[in-house]
Amino acid sequence: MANVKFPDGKVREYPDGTTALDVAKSISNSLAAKVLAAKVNGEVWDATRPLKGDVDLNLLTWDDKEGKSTFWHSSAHLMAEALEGFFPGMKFGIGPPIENGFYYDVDPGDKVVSAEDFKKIEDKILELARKKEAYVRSEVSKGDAIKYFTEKDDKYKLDLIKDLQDGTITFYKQGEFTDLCRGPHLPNTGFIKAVKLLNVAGAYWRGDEKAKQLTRIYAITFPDQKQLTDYITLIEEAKKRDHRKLGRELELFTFSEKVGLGLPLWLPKGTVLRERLENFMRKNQKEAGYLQVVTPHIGHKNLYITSGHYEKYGKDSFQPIHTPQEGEEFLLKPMNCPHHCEIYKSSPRSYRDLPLRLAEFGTVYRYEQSGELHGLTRVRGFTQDDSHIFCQPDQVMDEFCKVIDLVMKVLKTLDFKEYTAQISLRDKVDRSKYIGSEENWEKAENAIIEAAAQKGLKTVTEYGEAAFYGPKLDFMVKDALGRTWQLGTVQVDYNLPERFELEYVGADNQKHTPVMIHRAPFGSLERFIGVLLEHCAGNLPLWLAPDQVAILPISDKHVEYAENILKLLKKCEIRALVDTRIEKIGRKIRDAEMQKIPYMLIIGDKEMEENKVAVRRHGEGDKGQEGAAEFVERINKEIEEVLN
RNA sequence: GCCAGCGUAGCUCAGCUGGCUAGAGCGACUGAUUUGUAAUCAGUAGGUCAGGGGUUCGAGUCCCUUCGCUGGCUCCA
Repeated sequence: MANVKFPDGKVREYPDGTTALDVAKSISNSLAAKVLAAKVNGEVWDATRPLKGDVDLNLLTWDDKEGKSTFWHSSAHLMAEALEGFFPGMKFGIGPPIENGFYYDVDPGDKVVSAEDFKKIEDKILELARKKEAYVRSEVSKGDAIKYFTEKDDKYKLDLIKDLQDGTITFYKQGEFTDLCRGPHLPNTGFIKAVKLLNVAGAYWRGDEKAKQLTRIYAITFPDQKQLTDYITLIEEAKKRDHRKLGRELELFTFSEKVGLGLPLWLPKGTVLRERLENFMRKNQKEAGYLQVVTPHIGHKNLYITSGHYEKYGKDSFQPIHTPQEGEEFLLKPMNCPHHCEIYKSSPRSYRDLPLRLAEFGTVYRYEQSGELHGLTRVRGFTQDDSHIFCQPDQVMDEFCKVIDLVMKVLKTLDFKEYTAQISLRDKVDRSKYIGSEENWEKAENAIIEAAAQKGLKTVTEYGEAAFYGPKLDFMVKDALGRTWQLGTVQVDYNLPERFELEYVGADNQKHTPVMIHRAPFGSLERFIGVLLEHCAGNLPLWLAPDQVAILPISDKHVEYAENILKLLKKCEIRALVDTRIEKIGRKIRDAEMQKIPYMLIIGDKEMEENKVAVRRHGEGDKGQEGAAEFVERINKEIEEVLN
């Protein structure tokens, strides 16, 4: 007999050899029908695998993250089986579950898998699913595993087996398809009721650019058709809030082939939006003791040799600009820090001057591979809300924490509730990518870890994500389609101050090297605006909207009064416009709604007589009449409440 | 950069397996309409079908190539 302990603490006895599925059945058949896998002593198992001894058992269903991944992992095997039917001799790489669905990397030989094949593959998957074939687990020796895949001539699986230890290798077989797999899997294929292949993409085997490129097929499955329909609707909704689409519709920015790829052109309305964000940051930085500076867009090659950028990225960046007479070389600046270091050096510094916080909305240019460019979120020219804080070593923690506060204020003000703070450290193995001493790196890494802990941030740690000169704390936010982007960033740097031979005179009258903190709460204005647009679906908050108020006179005779209201609003620094077209009011309202203008003021006879405005709020509708002065006061208050 | 797909008017899209002079809606422009909470009516202009080359009696449609866009991969100061 075996004691099974449930998550609620209850313990029940079962005979030896009982499976998780048996346990579920003993509770209720409806539960058993939903069980996809089980967590046994903290490890995810097949629900059909016999339990051994006393265990902690947690039955996993679609509502559990592990339940879903098991579901999708099993779906990947089923898709592989379907694919093999259509593409005999196809070789298989890996087929893992991901956040939304799963993929399988395959090598179709000289054939091509394209979206045209999706329908038949989907149909085949469902056909196979209906057979309710069991996923059968078997433990195999390394020798047998190699033998099987040698016969099948699948070099990718053999490559995987090579790194596995004998005695730990398992196969799973469903229907006619056997795969090397750790598991776990669904009891049978019948759970898979709906499937959609999403797209095909190239993917290098084992993520190595030099290795062969395989075909990655993305797909998603569900336990019922409705969930799939809902998912597709969700994707379509997400596409509507794509910032590239919104940028065009709201006339914020554009791109031109002639200007060059990845180089956004900001239209008047988009520029207003940028200015609002910049002013917001300026105000907060001024209060926090930052000093604004301006530096040029290019810098001498020697500057970047000193900083280390040239050696590290010289070949992979925009190539140098040569002066016609002197033969000097200048580079478009990829970062502002070298320039700021030179500002620091422009005058001798005392410990009394520190921390020195130099801030600049600095436009930088980075060469990105053409395939990487994406709307505003990945561009070749962008403006950072950059700053470099030069401080004494014992000021690092305090300064770092203040910066975290500023980043959090930005996220809070713009209503970003879901973000991740990522501690980006060096690669654990490959240290060749980084400059500076082991000692400095350790100091910097520890400073970040400690500051994040002190601020109570929820963090994830990623190795290999550090900048080449120092570790980072990156604030990651998702776009409409679930892609993660880095927005704000804070970095501790002991290296550049040494390279630039920065120093200050301490209280001890000795020379010391300052520590540098790089930080950009927005990250870049471009990416921030891109993600912000998707976050709010283009419904910008009142304080950021390029046009805050549209004044809509009902007919010609109301225009003069409307113009007076406009004057009043402009005097109060409210961004407003009058729609003087001879159109029905319904049309004017519709156009203003489509432009997502936060407030509309409808002006007709009634308003003129009573010296009022009829207020309509975007997305909400008619709010009734109000005096113009009261309206101004109210919306100014609305703005202040957000910004303070 | 790599793999796959896409590229028709300012925008969104029709144009079947090659066959008259390439269409529609929105937008723009002109005129009429003076209007009460999400589209007034009519007319006009607007296209080297991304660029180049080829196959064919004939190419928006088929092939090659360059550019751009999309989705991934790799990269990312």
